[in-house]
Amino acid sequence: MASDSSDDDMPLARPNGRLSSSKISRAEDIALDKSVPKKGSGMAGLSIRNGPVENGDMDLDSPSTNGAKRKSRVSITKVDYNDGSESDGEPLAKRPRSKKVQESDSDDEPMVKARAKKLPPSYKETALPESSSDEQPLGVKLAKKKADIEKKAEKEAKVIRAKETKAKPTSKPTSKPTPKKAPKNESDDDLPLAASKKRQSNGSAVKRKSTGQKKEESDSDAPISKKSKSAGAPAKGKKATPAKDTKKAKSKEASEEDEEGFEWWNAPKREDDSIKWQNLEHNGVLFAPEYEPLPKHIKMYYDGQPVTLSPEAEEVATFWVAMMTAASTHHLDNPIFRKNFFTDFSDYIKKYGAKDAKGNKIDIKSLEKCDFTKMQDYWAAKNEAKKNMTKEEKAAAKAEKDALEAPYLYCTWDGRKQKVGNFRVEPPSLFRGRGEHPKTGKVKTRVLPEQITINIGKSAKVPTPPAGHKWKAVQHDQKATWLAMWQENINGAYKYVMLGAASDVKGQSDYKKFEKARELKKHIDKIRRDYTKDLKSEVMADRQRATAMYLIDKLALRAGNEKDTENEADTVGCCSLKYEHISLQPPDQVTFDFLGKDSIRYNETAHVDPQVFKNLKLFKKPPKTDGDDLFDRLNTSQLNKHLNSYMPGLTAKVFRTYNASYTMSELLKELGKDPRSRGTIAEKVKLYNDCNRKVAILCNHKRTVGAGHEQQMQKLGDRIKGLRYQKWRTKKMILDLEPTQKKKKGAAYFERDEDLDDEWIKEHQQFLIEEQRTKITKKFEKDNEKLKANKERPMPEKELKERLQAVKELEAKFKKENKTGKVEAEGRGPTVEKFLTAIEKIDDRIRILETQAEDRDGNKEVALSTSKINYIDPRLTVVFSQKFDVPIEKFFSKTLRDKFRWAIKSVEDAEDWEF
DNA sequence: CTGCTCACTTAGGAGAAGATTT
DNA sequence: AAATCTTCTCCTAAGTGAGCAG
Repeated sequence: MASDSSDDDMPLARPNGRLSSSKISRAEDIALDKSVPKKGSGMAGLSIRNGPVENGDMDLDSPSTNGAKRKSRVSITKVDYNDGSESDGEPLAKRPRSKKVQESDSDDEPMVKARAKKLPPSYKETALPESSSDEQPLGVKLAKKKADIEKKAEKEAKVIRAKETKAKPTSKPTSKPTPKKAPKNESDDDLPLAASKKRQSNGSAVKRKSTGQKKEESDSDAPISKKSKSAGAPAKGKKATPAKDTKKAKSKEASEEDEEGFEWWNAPKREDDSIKWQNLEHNGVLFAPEYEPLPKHIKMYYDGQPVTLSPEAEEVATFWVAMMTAASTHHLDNPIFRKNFFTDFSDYIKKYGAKDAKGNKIDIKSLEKCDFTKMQDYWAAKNEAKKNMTKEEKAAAKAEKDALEAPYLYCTWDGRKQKVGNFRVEPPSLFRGRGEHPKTGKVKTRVLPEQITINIGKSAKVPTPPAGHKWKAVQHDQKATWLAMWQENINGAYKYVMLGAASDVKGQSDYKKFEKARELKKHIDKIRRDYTKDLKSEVMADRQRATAMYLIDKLALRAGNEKDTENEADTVGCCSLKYEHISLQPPDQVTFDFLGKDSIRYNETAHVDPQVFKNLKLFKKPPKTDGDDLFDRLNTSQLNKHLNSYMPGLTAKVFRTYNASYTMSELLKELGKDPRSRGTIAEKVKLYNDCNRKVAILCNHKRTVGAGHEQQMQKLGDRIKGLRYQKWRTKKMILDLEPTQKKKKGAAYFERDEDLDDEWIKEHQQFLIEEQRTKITKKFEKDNEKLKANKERPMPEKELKERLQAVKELEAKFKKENKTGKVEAEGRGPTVEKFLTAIEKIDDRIRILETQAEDRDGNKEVALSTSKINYIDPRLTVVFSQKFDVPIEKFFSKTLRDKFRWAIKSVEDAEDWEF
């Protein structure tokens, strides 16, 4: 077709694989409209695969990754369709690691953890009333809500702009040539802090506080928030300024301990924030302890024979042993892990030696013949001993540890004491790459001072390296925030020692991140309008970009940089989606099924704009096939460059922050309408968490559901069922007292719940009987102990028998009940009223348990923490907490409160702060 | 551009610490 | 007091994106 004709001029984003033509002719476009082609092989319908891909082996090592090369894009022309993946549907969060697992059902548990399997009839069937929750197409469901939210966003954007124009004539030019670094800075201008830039000195006054409130000019350097609210009234300050000032003053000199000191968010912004510090002092890093060889008699056995490993090899063996002993041992079953480990282990043995009992060199040829159990026992015994230490010993150990790390805990950053994050050098171990990482299981070697670069103030004392060693380098880069750095041996990735999350620098950049996201509010409508238009562009690159933006915006996908497929797990983000990752179901549904960051599976079906649907079809047009890039003329830097033209500093990732925070903000607003928002603290917390959960789902933050989950649910379900049984019995007792109640209340009231069938009841009764029996027996024994302790004569067995009589009675009672279908009133002075209140109590308990169960199940594979920590503007939470009168501790743990100190302080009392 | 280096944020799981139940 | 479950902290892998040289 005509199309191919011009494949030229446009620069290609993707060097390999089958490409789309660079232009889309009108005719083609129209054709696409009508045709309902079923192009390429199995495109429609079900999502393809779940499985494997993976092509030959991946050996070949070569450096790569974080530090190293990224590239990739080799089109795998391998049509590896089959994989009888029945896949789908399952909640499965991650792809099982290898083909083998695929058939999962059988029982290869270790690797995949139970979760993958089909669940046994869950507690739901047995107990819970079933909460609306789970209909599948979550994406579909969320879509509508999102649409509303977006509409709102658009309106708001207009309002913001309107205000702004009024306030200041020439508002920011949207584009501007963007002189290299300029862009980035510029944006900050409204950031209080530090806003960057040099340039901006010019008068164009850049103020404009974010949420458009009336601004008093002073703003430009206004720090933040505080002012924003309190609008007119200077009232704001609660503990007000004076207090602050003193505090600040104090902090100046007493920089020592007042960690709470400096409130940078109230300080004037700095002009150049590329310089991160003027002076920086710290004590370097804490190295992992030396390896201590095992006692001579603890050995590995090979093929039944004891082996004396050289210390170097032995250390590597202990890495393995440590993992055998650990709680989760699944890595050890992973063939890639095993193979990589063994390759490295063999190398160590070759290099450093291993001898048999007679001192002869011995060849270790197979991991299967290596028997580490003796070492494992030793290790376990040691752990046990540690656990059994006395209180004093434990305290002493802790004191020693504390003393050891004390020097590294804090650094001094421009005179202020700041917490350091990871001052400990990563100890040697086996590399635990996630997903199908080709290098997982390799030995991550010990880091020597010679590999470490120190970054420190010029005038500061350089930490002394361990005796006999020296640092790789010492530098004084004021534009870097790290204190020490090295490269790891597996991938050449850079590792940095940086400040902790509670530090000022990290707080500042967190703050900036959210302000940037808020700034996007002002542009979002235009951006959306533009990409909607570009969905029809005849320039393929533009159309792809628009389509990608659509996905990033609506589905919160990550940008999707290229990766080095040889040396890293095969995962994708938006721009790196491949042909096989989406399937289209006319008229407008798209199913995504791919592994994202950390090999977490993204498997959602969404309704999309018809034009998007059409485009995706176009991007999958033959001859494209499995392994080819969906967006072959787009990459993240092009995308980001485009975004940057709307707003300095705008990148794909900002959308995730924006959408998460904005969504949270809208959801929380809606809560005001829920009556429960006036309920108990627990209820309010639950409501908040429900919102949080929606955001987490949007971002696809998952976690592995623990092995015990199903069981726990079962247990909870049983408890609930038991309560309902008790409730029914109580009702029956009412009848026992006043048969006339049957008419009054209606027969239905006294019906037994259907699921409480005879069989279950018998079982449950048996359980209750057992329970009582053990209770009584225990009590008896305990009483006897007591007597003995008091030197009194213990009660005879007979006493126990007598006491157990109650159990017999219970049994008899149940029997009778089962036979007659009646229940005798229990308790002293039973009255109908008493029973009624008892029933209410039971109902309450049931309700509590039910929400608990619901909650737990809803949470089973969703991780709330990631969004809370990284995506939801903490000020939203603070405001919510104030407005609804829930202590902030309910939402933020101690460390989170430290991390978000800036947020807590800057909007306190600001119930009207808005994202 | 491309390819590479480097810095910094985001992410889930392991393990420790607490809380609750037995 | 031990066992078990929950929550929090630590750990470090895996992303994003800037900037530079060719």
